[in-house]
Amino acid sequence: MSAKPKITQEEVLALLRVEILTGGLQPGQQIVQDLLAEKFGVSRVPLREALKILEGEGQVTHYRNRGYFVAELSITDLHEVYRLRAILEREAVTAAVSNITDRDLLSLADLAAEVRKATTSNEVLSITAANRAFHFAIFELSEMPRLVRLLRQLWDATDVYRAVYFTKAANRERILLEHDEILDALSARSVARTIKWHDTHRENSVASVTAVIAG
Amino acid sequence: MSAKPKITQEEVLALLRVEILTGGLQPGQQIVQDLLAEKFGVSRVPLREALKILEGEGQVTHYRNRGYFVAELSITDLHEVYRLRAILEREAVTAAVSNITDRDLLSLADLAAEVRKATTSNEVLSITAANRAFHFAIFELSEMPRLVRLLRQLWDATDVYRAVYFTKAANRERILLEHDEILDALSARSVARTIKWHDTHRENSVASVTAVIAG
DNA sequence: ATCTGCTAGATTGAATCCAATATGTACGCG
DNA sequence: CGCGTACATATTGGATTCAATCTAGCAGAT
Repeated sequence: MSAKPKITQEEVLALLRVEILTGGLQPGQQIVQDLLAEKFGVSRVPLREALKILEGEGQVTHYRNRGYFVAELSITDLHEVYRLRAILEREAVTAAVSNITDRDLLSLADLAAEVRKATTSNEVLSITAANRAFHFAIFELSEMPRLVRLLRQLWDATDVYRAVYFTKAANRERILLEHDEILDALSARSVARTIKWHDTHRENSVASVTAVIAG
Repeated sequence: MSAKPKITQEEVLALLRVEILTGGLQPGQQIVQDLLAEKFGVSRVPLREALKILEGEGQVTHYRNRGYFVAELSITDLHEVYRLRAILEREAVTAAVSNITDRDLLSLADLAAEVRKATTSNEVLSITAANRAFHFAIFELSEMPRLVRLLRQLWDATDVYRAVYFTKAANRERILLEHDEILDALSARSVARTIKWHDTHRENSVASVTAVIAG
């Protein structure tokens, strides 16, 4: 750190997310505010506000006078998240299909290409980011902001574990194919096929992530 | 305020909710931190942490360096909330029916009685509280904590407007009947009927609330 | 007369400081 | 020797203080 490059709570929040995602903060671990605050070069106040946001998302849990802990995800938790995702994503893509324009399809193709490029880079962080961008671009087409918000929370909850999913080359291959299928289904304006491929996409993911947690 | 009766951020949060619910803070209004902090008898720090939670729930919105504003709900927003509630509550009650025990039915009956008692008291605040307790006791039976959390957020978003619903005596009468029907359907372990009555319950509510917002 | 630019006040955002609570260890007692 | 209790330390929670940003009002120029 050289000087003060203008740090704010939002950046602290972003830093925290990365820290959790990359395993710098592991599930179940206590978050010692002093240490993190110093590490980020800020005081504890903006850190705590960022933690409050994560608490709302269920990413961390707060115990009174005992502090914040990185949330752990049990197997049953995980299945609940994916079940809820299934329900809500079906709703989202259904609405998306009825709204989608040719212009949207083009930009989605771009985003899919970004994912492809990211997979070659081998950086897990950029792969997850690109993947998220692609899927949420679709969800956004539903024009249901609350729905998208809920989905974001559900995705966040499993981000830590899902990141592992992308470390396997075979999985990276597969999602590229599945993205193509999704694009295809969207172009055809087929709700059924779009839902179907989203479902398989998720099922592949949940299987891997379950293995991660169990192991 | 006499002395320091041990105030904390959670209590501040509760106070804020009441303030929003009762119209002390109206939709669209800016929240001046200094004023509220003094009103509650606390400093701005716990107030802001409470506001961060409400922001996560979408109850207030935050603009950088400009502060917090009570969220406004458009008609389309409202319909989205109720659509999402419909989807998620169906899921919740379906799971609830398969888990429910006779013991649960008894305590639900108690809660329904609480609602009945509250309606006679004519205090809108206690009616909404009792009503919530009843419905969420059912949702909790799903044993899907994430789902319950999402539902809580959705309920929170419309609490302000729904409170008006209870001011009309006719509505108060109706929800008591509907609660009985729901209890009946649950006793019979009938998923279909339970869902059906939840749906009508919501539809009556959304109609009223729409009128409130429009008017 | 209206619009632009500047200054003053108000309000938010972050850092520092102080109080309260929890954890861990050592000591004493049964 | 084991258990409970009391004290010491570390960590969180809240209050106060300081800095940065935004809003509003006024002056002056076009």
